[in-house]
Amino acid sequence: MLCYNRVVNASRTARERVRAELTREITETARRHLATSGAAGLSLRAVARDLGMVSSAVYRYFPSRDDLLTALIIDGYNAIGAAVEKTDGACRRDDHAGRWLAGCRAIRDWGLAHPHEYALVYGSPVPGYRAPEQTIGPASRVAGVLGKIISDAYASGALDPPGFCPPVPESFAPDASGLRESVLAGVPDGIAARSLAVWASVFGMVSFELFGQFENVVSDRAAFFDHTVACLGRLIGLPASG
Amino acid sequence: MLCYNRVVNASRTARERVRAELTREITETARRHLATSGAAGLSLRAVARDLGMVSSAVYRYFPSRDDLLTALIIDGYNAIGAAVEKTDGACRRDDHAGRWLAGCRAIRDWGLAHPHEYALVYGSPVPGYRAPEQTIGPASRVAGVLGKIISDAYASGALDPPGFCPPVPESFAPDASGLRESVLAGVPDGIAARSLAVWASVFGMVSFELFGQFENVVSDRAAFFDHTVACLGRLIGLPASG
DNA sequence: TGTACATCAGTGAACGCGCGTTCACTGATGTAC
DNA sequence: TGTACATCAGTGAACGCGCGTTCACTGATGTAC
Repeated sequence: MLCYNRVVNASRTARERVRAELTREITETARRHLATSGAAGLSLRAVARDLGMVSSAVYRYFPSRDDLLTALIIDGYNAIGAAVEKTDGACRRDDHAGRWLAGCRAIRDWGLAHPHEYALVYGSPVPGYRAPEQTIGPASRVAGVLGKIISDAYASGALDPPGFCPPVPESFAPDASGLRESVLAGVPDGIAARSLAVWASVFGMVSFELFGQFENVVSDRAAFFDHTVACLGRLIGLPASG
Repeated sequence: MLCYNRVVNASRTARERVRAELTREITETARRHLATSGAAGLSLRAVARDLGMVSSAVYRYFPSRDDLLTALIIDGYNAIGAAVEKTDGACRRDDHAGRWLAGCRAIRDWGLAHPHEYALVYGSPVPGYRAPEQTIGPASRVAGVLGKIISDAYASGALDPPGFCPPVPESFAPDASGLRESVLAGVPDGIAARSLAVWASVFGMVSFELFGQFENVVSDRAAFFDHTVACLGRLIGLPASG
């Protein structure tokens, strides 16, 4: 009986393995197509052609073009999330400034290496496409890492924020509570607000670089990014890097 | 002879007025279409259909789809530039903090009012489209206003930047020179670097809001934006608003 | 182990649609004398 | 002011293309007894 079940499971996973492999090949090909056609122009038929399949065969794997897009978005969030997590994991836990710089660099590096996937997840939304709820989890991985760095620093008393910011608006209180429950455990409202601002700023920097706004304006973008990230870190109260 | 010329000019401008009017109607319709189809999906035929023209007639006004896109991009930059300029113009010249807040709000307000045009100019680039040089001038109008606010504040001695930022990387020196010649007259390297960072941060905030990253995270986005802009202003050394 | 049946992947044709761009053309409007 | 001519806007048909999705089908692979 046990042996019998094992046979059943083995063959089932054999079939499923082939299926998983082809699913992976489809998303991988679609990812490559993002570079030339963009998300809006992503074509099921073109992907199928590239794989030597007939277009209708793709429907065995993804019920529609939008589901393929969803898979790409989830993959994208997971990829950048994993990259940032891995980078942070390699840092000394108590070197908060170092973790902050490394984490932000990991965001930029991933963006530079995968500009079209970056645009897919952090760029303008695809018209007519509405991201389903499944994307929320993967989408918050990067914020999770940055938030952990900040809350770790706060918990260990290493945070020394400048006093020059105006008081946080009252309407932000519930948002701050939500953030404490998710990615910024134990952090006061003022730090939570600034963390959020700085989080948006870091992605603003990367987006401006990738989307061409720094053309003819900033030449050594890596050095400028590091400098900006250090300034933004000081704004939350992180110590100088070293 | 003079009279004759006047007749010629009058009739020429009559014809040209009709032409200008239809050109305007085409771009206006195309602008509306951005909302439903996005830049990548913008269709000359659909625009023509909406105007009751045959599709080939549009070619009398724009030699190709990409030229229509270029017109929309230039219009977009000019529209947001004019909005920010107008807002700044209504402020007391020496109220630098007030001008800063008002200018940033104008950016956000315009983005909220014209999300698809905002995405066209500040979002992910359209695949296969390369913006021509004509877009550079209009693109820098907003930066011009923000830069003027900062350089005015610096010139009047109203700038008191915090000392906690690391030294600016040497490689930034030529960029700072360039900025002084265009939008940040007379400002030292350190302020120029921070201005650029803050400029990207402000757009990062607006983009995150418009592109959905603040969904379920920030509820009162206007108040949060004001607070962030104030913090960023302090980072360049602008006084507290009042 | 062998056999009848069920599941599933992939095929190929079709539906109905939209796209950018070209081209020879018709009329209307403007120009030159 | 009138007339011959040139310019220009708009037409309608066509070219050649690609798209998402459906559907009845063929074979191969896996399942149950």
